[in-house]
Amino acid sequence: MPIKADLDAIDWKILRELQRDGRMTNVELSRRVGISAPPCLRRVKRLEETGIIRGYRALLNAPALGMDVVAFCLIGLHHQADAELKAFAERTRSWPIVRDAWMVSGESDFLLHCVTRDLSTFQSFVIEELTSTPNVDTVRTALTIRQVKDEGLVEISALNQTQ
Amino acid sequence: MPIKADLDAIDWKILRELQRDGRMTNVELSRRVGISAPPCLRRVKRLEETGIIRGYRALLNAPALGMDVVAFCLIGLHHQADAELKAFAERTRSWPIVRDAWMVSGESDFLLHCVTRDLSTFQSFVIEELTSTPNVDTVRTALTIRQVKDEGLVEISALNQTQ
DNA sequence: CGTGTTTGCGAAAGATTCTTGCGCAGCGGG
DNA sequence: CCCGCTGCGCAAGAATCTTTCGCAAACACG
Repeated sequence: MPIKADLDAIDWKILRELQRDGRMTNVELSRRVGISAPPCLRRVKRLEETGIIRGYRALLNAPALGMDVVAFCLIGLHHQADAELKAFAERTRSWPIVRDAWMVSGESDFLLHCVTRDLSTFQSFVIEELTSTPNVDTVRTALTIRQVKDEGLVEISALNQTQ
Repeated sequence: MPIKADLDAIDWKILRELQRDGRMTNVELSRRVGISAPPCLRRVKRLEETGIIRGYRALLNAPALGMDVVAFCLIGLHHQADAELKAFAERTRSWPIVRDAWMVSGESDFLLHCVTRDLSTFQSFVIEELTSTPNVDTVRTALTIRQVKDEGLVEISALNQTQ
């Protein structure tokens, strides 16, 4: 899976542009990276097929859609055997409130990124779902005030583009 | 900003589809939501112009691009006056390692989502940048083992689509 | 009830983009 | 030197995008 594909400067430019605007037309993309459309499309498809581009996603405005609460939950389990970790991971997938989740090492075992309509919905989730889930030991929550940075997942620097 | 736009069932379907595949053609999208292409395109543009769709982004495979470490940092500051919060928020934007960041309430003041090439790069960042930043009190880190869930930001349920 | 307004759908057509096939140039190995 | 490999770009047909326009349904109002 972690295939360190060898990408040239043009590939890095493509990734940077598509990370900023994933719906750009191939013609526009080809102009920005400095090649013609057909080889540009071939490169994009290759990046998609090799899994370097995992997909494309529209970014939505949660408050405008009536989702006013974004919060993170740090979960500590009583037992961290493989079966228990998998069981909790599976459970996170069944909670629509949890938008993405990570298994982590450190003081906690899981980090949950939650989005809900309002505070009482979130509180109900924590009390009635999270803390009452078997094997859950500690639940620490952090309500977000606002997002202060939002770049794509991967940094694409001038260094990458020229090496 | 939090304009609770009134969306009908078709709008919700559009949001769901574009959150799953933001690069879908308008013709394909119109087929999936059950209307013809022109009104579908008008709806998408309206969603973009009203800010409900904030943009589109390619999702990249970080390990395949040589970024093997994903971690979260919980930052506590000594002083939480408005000026200090803004100063730290601004500083997070200058760190390329920090991909997105949230101001939070709870035990910590900021949550940082970090992606680096390797562990030593991350450790250097924590020691040489984070802990040595003025006004930083506590730094707790959580190294991710793996992502166990990755949906879009907003839940789009059957309930939304029919109301 | 009738009329005017508003709203949104869908057909049609031209412009743009996508996609494929093919020829050509640069490069490294035999 | 020649050959195979790789990747670019031109060209052409297919698909899509985008605008324009007519139409029908919903609604307000007299």
